[in-house]
Amino acid sequence: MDGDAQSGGANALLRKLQGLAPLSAEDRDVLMRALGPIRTVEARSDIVPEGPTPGYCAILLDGLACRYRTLDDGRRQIVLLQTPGDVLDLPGFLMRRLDHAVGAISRCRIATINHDVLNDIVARRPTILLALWRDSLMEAAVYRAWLVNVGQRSAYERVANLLCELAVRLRLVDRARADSFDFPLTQEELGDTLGLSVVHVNRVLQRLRAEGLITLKARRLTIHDRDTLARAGGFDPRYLQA
Amino acid sequence: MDGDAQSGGANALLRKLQGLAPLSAEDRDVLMRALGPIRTVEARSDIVPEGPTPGYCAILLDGLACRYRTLDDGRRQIVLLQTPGDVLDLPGFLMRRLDHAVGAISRCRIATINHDVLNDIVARRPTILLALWRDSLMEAAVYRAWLVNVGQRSAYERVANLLCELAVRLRLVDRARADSFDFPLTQEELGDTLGLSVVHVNRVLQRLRAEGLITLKARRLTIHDRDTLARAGGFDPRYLQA
DNA sequence: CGTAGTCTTGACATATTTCAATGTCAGTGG
DNA sequence: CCACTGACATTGAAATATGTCAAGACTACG
Repeated sequence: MDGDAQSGGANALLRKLQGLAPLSAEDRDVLMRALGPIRTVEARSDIVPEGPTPGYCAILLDGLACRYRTLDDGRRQIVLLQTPGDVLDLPGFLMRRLDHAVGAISRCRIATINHDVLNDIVARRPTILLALWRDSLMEAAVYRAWLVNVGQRSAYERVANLLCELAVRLRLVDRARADSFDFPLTQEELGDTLGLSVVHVNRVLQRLRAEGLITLKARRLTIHDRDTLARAGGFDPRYLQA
Repeated sequence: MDGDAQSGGANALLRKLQGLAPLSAEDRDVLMRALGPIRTVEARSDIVPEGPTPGYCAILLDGLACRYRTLDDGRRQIVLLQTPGDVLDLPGFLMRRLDHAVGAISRCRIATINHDVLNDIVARRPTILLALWRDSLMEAAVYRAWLVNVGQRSAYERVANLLCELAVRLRLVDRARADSFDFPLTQEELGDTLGLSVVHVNRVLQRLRAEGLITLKARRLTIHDRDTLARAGGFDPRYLQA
């Protein structure tokens, strides 16, 4: 425990849900009061394990997290990156078990909300329910975009595309200046999200740097030419809009 | 128009939703009466176009359909296969625009339900809403599984995995005998769903045949050794269970 | 100052794609 | 009834993107 939900990050949740359905003042109030104590999770550790679900949901207030699945032989696929405001295990609220784990990429601040509290909210506050349902559908849209990325695009395109998506999503929750943001992902993690080897990710990044499209240094990414990068990755941000 | 919702296929919808939440007799009744007239769509034509959403949802009663996205240069990714009982454009009900199109793989029977009717149902029948929300989450689970498949597995594993998934999903809606079912997918379409070239899909299928794992002839697939195929594809069906 | 994690580089191996030709089969129209 | 057509499947050879292996360099941190 190291803070309470009123501080900074919780607004990311409100902001996000508000973009998905018109929350009333009371809706917002109910949500804020439902949030439990906040904990901090270190980078590279698990936030939610795979398997049977615990009795609460975790909400990311600050930091970068990911959903991932590991195969028996050690191969790993990161299937989604999560930004502040995301509910990390909404599936766990409605389904019996989770088919993947959620891990912290950077140090993360996490709030929780008990399932029974959430149940209550969802029963009484249709607008909040609508926002959460829509959120599930937005997440699905990101999965589809990633499937297109990994299934059809070259390594170079994939990396470019992912960087564009991250930039947009982080801007949406105020975690990015115009074209520069913290980038805690290891090249290995990038490979795991794009279905590429570390070595190849490295070479692609070099190329993007050589072309003057990006700077990536000391865990901070700057995009120098947004349009060119978007074209390079065939990135079309419309799927990120409600 | 060529039938009414009472005939065969509509039960696939009920069966499916019933597996996701305990529908009452009245729930089921409300649903059945909400379904509009049925139309048939020819194989290889679009059921729902990409872009702004129409005022209704399409429900697949019979046949095989897919969500797909086409890139400017013609590359195409099929991001989901849909089986009878699936709502083909639930996202269209809650979101302004669709980021992908829905097409028919085989000839399909489609029922529709108007958005305002659905709105009404969802407002009055919390169990139905729950089932639909869960359905969205199940769909997301399939996306994740596919992402793992395309991102981490070899061509051979991918094909094996997909065949296993299809078998399970078709059995769930009674469209497959124990290990044999109609398989209307072209090798090109298989490639588009797995991120592989037609030629390579062909070679992998040959291999699966040579190994005695499957027979695929005249648009019908038979799986001879379920366990071995599942092992070959690293297939774990748990993500398909509610 | 050493250590561990990460990044970078080069050489080499290989899975998969591309290209292009051929084969098969069902349907169609003369 | 047969020839023709178009969609789909199959095959081989060559090209290439990406992976693997292995070593060295950087950086952060204790």
